[in-house]
Amino acid sequence: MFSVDPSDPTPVYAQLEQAIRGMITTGQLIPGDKLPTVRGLSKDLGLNTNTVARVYAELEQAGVVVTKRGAGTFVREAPPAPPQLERDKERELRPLVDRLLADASILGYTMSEVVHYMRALEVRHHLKEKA
Amino acid sequence: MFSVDPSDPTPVYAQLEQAIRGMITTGQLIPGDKLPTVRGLSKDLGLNTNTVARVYAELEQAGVVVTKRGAGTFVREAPPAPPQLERDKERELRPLVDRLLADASILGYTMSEVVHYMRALEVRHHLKEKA
Amino acid sequence: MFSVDPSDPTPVYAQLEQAIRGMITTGQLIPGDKLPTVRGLSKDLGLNTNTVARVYAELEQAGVVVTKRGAGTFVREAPPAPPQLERDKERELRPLVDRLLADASILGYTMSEVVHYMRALEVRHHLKEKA
Amino acid sequence: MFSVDPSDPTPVYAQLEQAIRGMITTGQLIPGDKLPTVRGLSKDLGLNTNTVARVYAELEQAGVVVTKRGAGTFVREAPPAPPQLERDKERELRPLVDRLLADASILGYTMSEVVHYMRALEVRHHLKEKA
DNA sequence: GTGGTCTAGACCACG
DNA sequence: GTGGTCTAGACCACA
Repeated sequence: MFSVDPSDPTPVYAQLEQAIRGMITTGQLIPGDKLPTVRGLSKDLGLNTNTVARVYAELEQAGVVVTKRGAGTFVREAPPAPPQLERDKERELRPLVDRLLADASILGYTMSEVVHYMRALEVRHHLKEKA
Repeated sequence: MFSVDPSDPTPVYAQLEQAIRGMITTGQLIPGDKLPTVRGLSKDLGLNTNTVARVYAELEQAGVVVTKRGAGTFVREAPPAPPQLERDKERELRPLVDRLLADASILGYTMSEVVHYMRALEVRHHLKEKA
Repeated sequence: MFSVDPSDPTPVYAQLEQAIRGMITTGQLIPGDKLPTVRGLSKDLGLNTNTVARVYAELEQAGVVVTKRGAGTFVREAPPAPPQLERDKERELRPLVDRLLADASILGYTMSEVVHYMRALEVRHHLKEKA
Repeated sequence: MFSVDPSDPTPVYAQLEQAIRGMITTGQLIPGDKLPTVRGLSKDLGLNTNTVARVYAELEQAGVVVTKRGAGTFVREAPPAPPQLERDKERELRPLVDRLLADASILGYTMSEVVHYMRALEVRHHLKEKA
């Protein structure tokens, strides 16, 4: 379900947190969905339970998920986005985009291919929302 | 010129490496261009010279740049892309894109905004190539 | 176990890397074997932990060893040798052999002595394999 | 004539010195032979003349070559080998052999192939001596 | 002045 | 306890 790359220099706890947030942002997980149990997920990913528990705790503190004792961990309703209208995209988005393009270029993808793929993803996302 | 965020759990050396690779794949750095000096860049970014030197060394070993002893570090000609014709984009690109969207969503950006920004970047890239 | 000579102009990290690779190709270290800990080896050799860690990191990136987080560093299965059938030994091996003979001659060894020693090493290697 | 690899971490001055000593040890340069001029060799190898001059100076000081003002630099008669009978080959030769085997293994050669090649070289060397 | 090597010593991620 | 990251600061190789 989620994937973690032990050879990535980013700490695995950060990778896992990003993976979960990513699945929420892209609609693969929606509010109310149940996350895997800490023990199950740590076994699947070959991680220590402490590591997974730490991620869930951080996500809970960030208000992304909620843990119901005895029931499990669930995706919360998305909080209203901060209403900042004017953003410095060049400063904020640029490093994130650079990272994507850098990683993709190592795999042999060009900038055009990546953007093309993302446009396709976006369309899929919109269709799903309307359904 | 480049930017790193010390509060990002990704190691700064990895951030810097990604930033440089990103500038190459987006055409802001082209083969033959000279990178900033190790000392100059480390001062600009508030990093230790060792950290920058490590990035340059890794990029050199990856064949992305070439360093001429006593002269500086330069962007190399791009190697021929790996010849895999059919790629499993869903498996290869998806996690990278998810990570981008996850990080962007924390900043309050939607999927549409990110894709829109990247399309603008791509257009800029093409214009530069034709110039 | 390993040895480095600080008066050798070859950087000590390179010497150590060569020593480890040498022990693998001569069969003194086999896949699955655990390397000494970074701290233990650096103490034994009188080096800084960073220097040893750098060597392990380079060997990892080269695919020679694998490090399991929190557990240690281990020799990997040898990757399949590159499939080049006809090699230009004269061009590829000659400089490496010349370097060995040059260094040995400074110590007063003749070509015959060196070759004789290597044949003995090879025999030891074969005996070990059969055992 | 000589070769130097700028991507080798060993300093080029040390590489060049080893290359020259190697050609003497293996009989490709014999006493009385004239070495290339400093300027010619530095141009051929793409090095600074200072670097080559440094090597010649070190070889001269070591008694390996002799410089005749206005005439050039020449290989000297080999000095009598130091008469140490009992040597700790394991300690002295081992690191040198490990380096060779390590470098050769990166190129895909096995221990046997290297030893076999060296035995062939040795035979060639003996034949040349008798001629 | 350019990049490269090394040390001492601190702090982090993971099991 | 394991390896990984980073800093401060010294010294070396090369043009």
